[in-house]
Amino acid sequence: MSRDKIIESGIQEFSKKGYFKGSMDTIAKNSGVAKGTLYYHFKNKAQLFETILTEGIEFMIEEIEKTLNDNISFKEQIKIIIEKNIALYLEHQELSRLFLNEISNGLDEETVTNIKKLKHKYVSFLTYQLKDGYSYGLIKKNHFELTAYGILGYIDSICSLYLDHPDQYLKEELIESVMLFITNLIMEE
Amino acid sequence: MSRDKIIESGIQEFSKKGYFKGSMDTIAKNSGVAKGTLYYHFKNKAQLFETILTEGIEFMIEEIEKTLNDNISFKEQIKIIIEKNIALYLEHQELSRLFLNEISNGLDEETVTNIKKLKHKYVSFLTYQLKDGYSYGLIKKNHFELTAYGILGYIDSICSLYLDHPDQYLKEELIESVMLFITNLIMEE
Amino acid sequence: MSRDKIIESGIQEFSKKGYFKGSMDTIAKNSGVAKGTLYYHFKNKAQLFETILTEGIEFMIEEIEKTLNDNISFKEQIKIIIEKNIALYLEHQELSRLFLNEISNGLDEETVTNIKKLKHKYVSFLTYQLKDGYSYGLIKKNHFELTAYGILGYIDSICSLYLDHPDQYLKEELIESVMLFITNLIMEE
Amino acid sequence: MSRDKIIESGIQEFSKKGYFKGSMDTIAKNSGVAKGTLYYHFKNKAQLFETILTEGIEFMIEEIEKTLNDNISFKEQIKIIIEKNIALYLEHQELSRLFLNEISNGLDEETVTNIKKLKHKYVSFLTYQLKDGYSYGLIKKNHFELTAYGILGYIDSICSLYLDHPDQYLKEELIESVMLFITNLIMEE
DNA sequence: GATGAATGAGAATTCATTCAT
DNA sequence: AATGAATGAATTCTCATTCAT
Repeated sequence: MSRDKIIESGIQEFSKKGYFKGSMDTIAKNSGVAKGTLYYHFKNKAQLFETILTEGIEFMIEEIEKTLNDNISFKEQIKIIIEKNIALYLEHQELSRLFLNEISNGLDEETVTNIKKLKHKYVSFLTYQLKDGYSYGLIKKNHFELTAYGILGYIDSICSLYLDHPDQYLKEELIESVMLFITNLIMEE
Repeated sequence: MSRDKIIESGIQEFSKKGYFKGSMDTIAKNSGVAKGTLYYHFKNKAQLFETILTEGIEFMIEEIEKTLNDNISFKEQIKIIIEKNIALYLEHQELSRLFLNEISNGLDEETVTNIKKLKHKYVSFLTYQLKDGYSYGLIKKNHFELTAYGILGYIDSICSLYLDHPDQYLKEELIESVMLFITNLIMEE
Repeated sequence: MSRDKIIESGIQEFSKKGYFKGSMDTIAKNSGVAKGTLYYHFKNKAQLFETILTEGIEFMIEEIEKTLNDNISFKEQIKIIIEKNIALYLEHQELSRLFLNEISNGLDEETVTNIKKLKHKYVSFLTYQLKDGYSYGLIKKNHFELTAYGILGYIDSICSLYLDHPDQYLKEELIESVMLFITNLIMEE
Repeated sequence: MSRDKIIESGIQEFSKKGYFKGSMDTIAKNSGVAKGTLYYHFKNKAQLFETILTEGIEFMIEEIEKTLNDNISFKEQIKIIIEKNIALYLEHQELSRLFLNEISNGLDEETVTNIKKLKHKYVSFLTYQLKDGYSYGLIKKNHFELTAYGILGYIDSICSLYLDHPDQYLKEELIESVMLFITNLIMEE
């Protein structure tokens, strides 16, 4: 269907060129539909972008939810979440970069607000895990939300480095690097 | 002098609107010079942007170097660096956002390469501190460069959050949050 | 149709002002379309120019082909070609000037190459006639291609003079002038 | 001296890029003087261009006058003039192309008029030779001025071809080609 | 004689968006 | 649902020219 093909091309285009440099023309061309069709399905560029982000993030959240498992230790749980996060970032670099980098600049208020809400929704998932761990006495007290945002920033930053120099690091080292930090939070039992 | 006024307006404009949405016209207008003057001093938009980043980062590196002090413990040293980093980020948000967010998308190769080099220069400063700490047996072995990039990503992320909701957090909490993370690296003596 | 109106205005503009001084703005204005429409139909200025030249030359070649007639003597044949050439030059001065004057300077390689190919195509038509005449023993041996280019240069030059001082010469004198030269090539039978 | 260096660079620049694409900036740079200096010596771009042409043509006319020699036959005389013309064209291609190609388009009236006068002055030299030859009964009656312009057009055209494909022709062939044409004018004695 | 920082009008080009079909 | 020709405001960049020193 047209709509799906547009979204597919949109992901490719926006992640390769960014929101501003990404062109509706190219998206139309690559999805094999006429330019007008883009505007049949989406009000404008910003809305197409938002749609891509929204659907993408929802997909990511679902993906992470699948990894959750009550029968393993908190430390394992966190590790699996980190792993999945990194895996998703590396697999869907484009989407992740779009999502994690503040694109607040230059976009209209409404779009920015919506994107921030999305980000919050995604982070709150991790925040919730941390709070949960604390409530069960599994981790030290900390500023949960701050920590969650920070961890995502950490992951973003090292994955980005990895993608620039894929031969200098191993994926395992990325996970290790994050875990080395987080374990400090884990209560010794 | 014209050049300085242009750089000043450039920082304002690029940090408010981002590289792509930032307009040379507006920069000219706000610096009170004619459009042509921009191109007298800078080859093109990308070069003006690069200049702003370069001079900004060099200023930041100098600022951080000033805080170094041999007579204090490693932990104190790291804390001061973190503090200074956060302070610089918050004071020069515009510049920091420009610098830390990957703008790789859509910029020409050369500019991207130069910006990456700048980032590396900045990060390598922290990398060096970590290596040094390790060589003196003060911190655990870790992937120094990865860690350095990660910490900056962490700082970037939480400062960004703070700036969006300045009333929900205290600056001290930002520092604490990073330190809580890092202390795990510090060897217990 | 837009495309045709643009080409029409393009011919006017480029022949009045030349390629570099000719302005896309003016072409748009005179063809009654919006500026963007120019770029909808043509990639850029060079391509519009090339199109005008290509279509123009093709028209000219067709026109000359129409004049060919197997049932007349070689000398008559050549004369008719010369006449037609001069007539076309004078009728479509604009196009001819554009085409014959080397505009090699300052245009990008690709465009220059294409224009040279066009010129070659046009000249090769005359070259072919000369070779044919020689193979039938009708004209003296000569460097056919050189001669063909030369004759066109001759025609270009005298037509140009005529257009500057239309009252000082008669069209017949132009034809005579060229023929006086060419008859030397014709074998006396 | 500044003035001379400017003219030298001007010739290079204008012949490489043409009048419109040739830039005052580049001329200044290559002559090692400041931009303002150009305007100290020449009123504007057009006047610098005109000066270059004027001085260049005067040089060429002088060069050709040197070759004249009363003691040789008319045919030899013409041949020497042709040779010298071709030699000058090939040696000073840049200047010749500038001079021979109508650049009437886009230049202001005054400049165009002056360039046409220059061209006339140059051609009239050849016109005079033809008239002289006729008055001595050495050549057939013809439209002397038209012929003179035509011959120059012929030379221009074949030299241009030669310069594009220097390996396909010999300089001697160029001369031959013109002479084959002209000999028809020469009276058999 | 010479400089070079500054100018500003004008150029080509881009691109999200519209709308009649 | 879909098209694609057409738009026009906005953008970057060029360059001959000026003028205070």
